[in-house]
Amino acid sequence: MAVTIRDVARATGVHVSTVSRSFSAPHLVNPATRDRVLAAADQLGYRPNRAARALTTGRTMNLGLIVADIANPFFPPLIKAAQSHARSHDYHVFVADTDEDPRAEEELLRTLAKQVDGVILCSPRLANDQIVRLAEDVPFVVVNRQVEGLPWVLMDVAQGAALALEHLRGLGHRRLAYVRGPAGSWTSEEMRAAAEGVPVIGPNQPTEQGGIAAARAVADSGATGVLCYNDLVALGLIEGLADLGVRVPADVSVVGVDDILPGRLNRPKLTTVAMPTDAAGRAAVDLLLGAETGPVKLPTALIVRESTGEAPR
Amino acid sequence: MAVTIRDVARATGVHVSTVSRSFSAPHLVNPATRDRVLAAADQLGYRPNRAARALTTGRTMNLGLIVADIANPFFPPLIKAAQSHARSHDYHVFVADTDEDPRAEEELLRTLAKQVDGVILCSPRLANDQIVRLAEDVPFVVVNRQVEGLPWVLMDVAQGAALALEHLRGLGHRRLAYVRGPAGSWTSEEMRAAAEGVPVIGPNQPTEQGGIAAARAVADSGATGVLCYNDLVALGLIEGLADLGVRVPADVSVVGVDDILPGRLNRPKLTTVAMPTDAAGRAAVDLLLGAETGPVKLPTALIVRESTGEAPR
DNA sequence: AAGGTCAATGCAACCGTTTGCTTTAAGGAG
DNA sequence: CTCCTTAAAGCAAACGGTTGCATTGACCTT
Repeated sequence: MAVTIRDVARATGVHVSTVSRSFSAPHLVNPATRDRVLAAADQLGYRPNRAARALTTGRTMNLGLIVADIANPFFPPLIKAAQSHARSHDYHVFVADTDEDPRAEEELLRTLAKQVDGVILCSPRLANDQIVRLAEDVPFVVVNRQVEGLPWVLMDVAQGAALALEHLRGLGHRRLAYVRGPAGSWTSEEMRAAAEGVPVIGPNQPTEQGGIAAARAVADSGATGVLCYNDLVALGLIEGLADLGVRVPADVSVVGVDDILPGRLNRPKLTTVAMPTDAAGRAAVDLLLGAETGPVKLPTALIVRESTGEAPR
Repeated sequence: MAVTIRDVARATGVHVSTVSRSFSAPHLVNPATRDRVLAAADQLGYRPNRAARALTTGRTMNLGLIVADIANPFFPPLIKAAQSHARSHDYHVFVADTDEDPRAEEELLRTLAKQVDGVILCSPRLANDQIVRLAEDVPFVVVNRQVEGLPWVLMDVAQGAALALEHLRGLGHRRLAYVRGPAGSWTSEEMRAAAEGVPVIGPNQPTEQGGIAAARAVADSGATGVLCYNDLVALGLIEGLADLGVRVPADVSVVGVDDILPGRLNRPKLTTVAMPTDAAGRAAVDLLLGAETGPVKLPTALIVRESTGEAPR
């Protein structure tokens, strides 16, 4: 049915191995011959069969990318960057979604392990030791978590948190608060550590609802400068504060994290810590492909918009 | 290195073919034998090698999913649904991004064609006849476009547009307008056809900028009920109208399409036509896997929020 | 008791490429 | 002119499964 290496060999009058080498080891074949082979291949529309190639070489030229939730707006830019970068190296990318379920994550890793040359695991929900164990089966890069013994790519949220707090202090805020994320979130712990001495409110769901629910506690705390676990929480919080008659940024300044919203969509536009998702996607691929080694820590950036302002006097 | 079917055969004391059949044709092997095989396989951690299987059967158990832009918030829910549904049938999904470039789309299709059992092509940028030609190489499902001779999945945006206009008319609006999308957009044409007799404004970029740019024309038109090509345009329009001193919904009611925004993020919350992206993703997979036949047209739903209200008197 | 059926399993070819080894022939050294 | 080296190409064995066909018994039938 499909055009194989044999068809090309027949058309050119050479042996299949010569055709094979014309593609995968060009220096081993006479330039003139190679040109004839390539011309015939092109003319017949030959495309090497990746499955067959994978069988002999053991390399599939595929990567796996596992995220907790594809629809979470934080991930698509990362997926896009990773996919595009991988493709430029002739790799295809399987994208899989665990639905935030650690068991699904594990099963997925097991299934994928033998079918790909490497896996990018984003914001894993699995415990560290489990990850390390699974990493025996296949090269691994972890994004958004530091795992001993594995290469990882980190977006430096601690530094981002520090930036945000500095920004708030610079605006004269003296009473700060950190509205944290869910229990067990590695990122939330990082931020908390960076916000040393700042009162913590929560744990909270990493959603708008979580932010709304935290509004009362924030208002009661008397804080005027608030850092939130992520943008969704920040938006919920602003919403909840509004319901309590607290204005943002006049009464309270709020900073989010992730920059998942196109700037103009919301009122007030959110001051937030932008994550280098594109760079992270590319770095993860580079790590898998061996173009880079060792862990990567990428800087975040504070984007000041309208949800932060001078502290009220 | 890896555990193969032969290892399992040796461990069980049967021939490889029996092991193979224990997995792919269980009814052909004695239940007792099969149990022993399965137990040994499980114990050894055997996972069938998909590349090898693909080589003999010609089925890769992979699907390709091609979208114009992964980061466009319209797509991730569809990707998620398709991926999840495919996985429940033991298929893996390559996700690829064309960056809105028809040439990239074509090359991608060519490359992917031989490596997958089917391709889902979302909102293609390629011309119809090109698509039909490429479809000779691999089963194909087109989402968001009607292509003669190919199975397609459509989200019935025409019906959604009708719903929206009906809603506006029901609120007493007599002067309507349709803020259309870019030239050449199939979807935009569908909506325009559904909005027969309604003045058209544009073409416009399918972005917030496009909406902002259209504000003046909308205000000048005297329309009080406006249907927009998508949510981004609607948001831009609201923004642009605000700058002109026109209030939404007090002076003008605005309806978007896509429902890409979590409900509460924006003010006013947008009335919009929600697209059945999940269903579309699943349907596309079903079509490829033969679980369903013929074209699928999925209903859309109007979600009334705060950007529409009674016509001003 | 002989012949037939059928379930269960074994056998071996095949899928499309890669790759270590062998063969061929041409060119250079002595 | 013979021998050696080497570039180029051919040969054939993998890779890990699947599957049509052959073999083997056990169980029926009559």
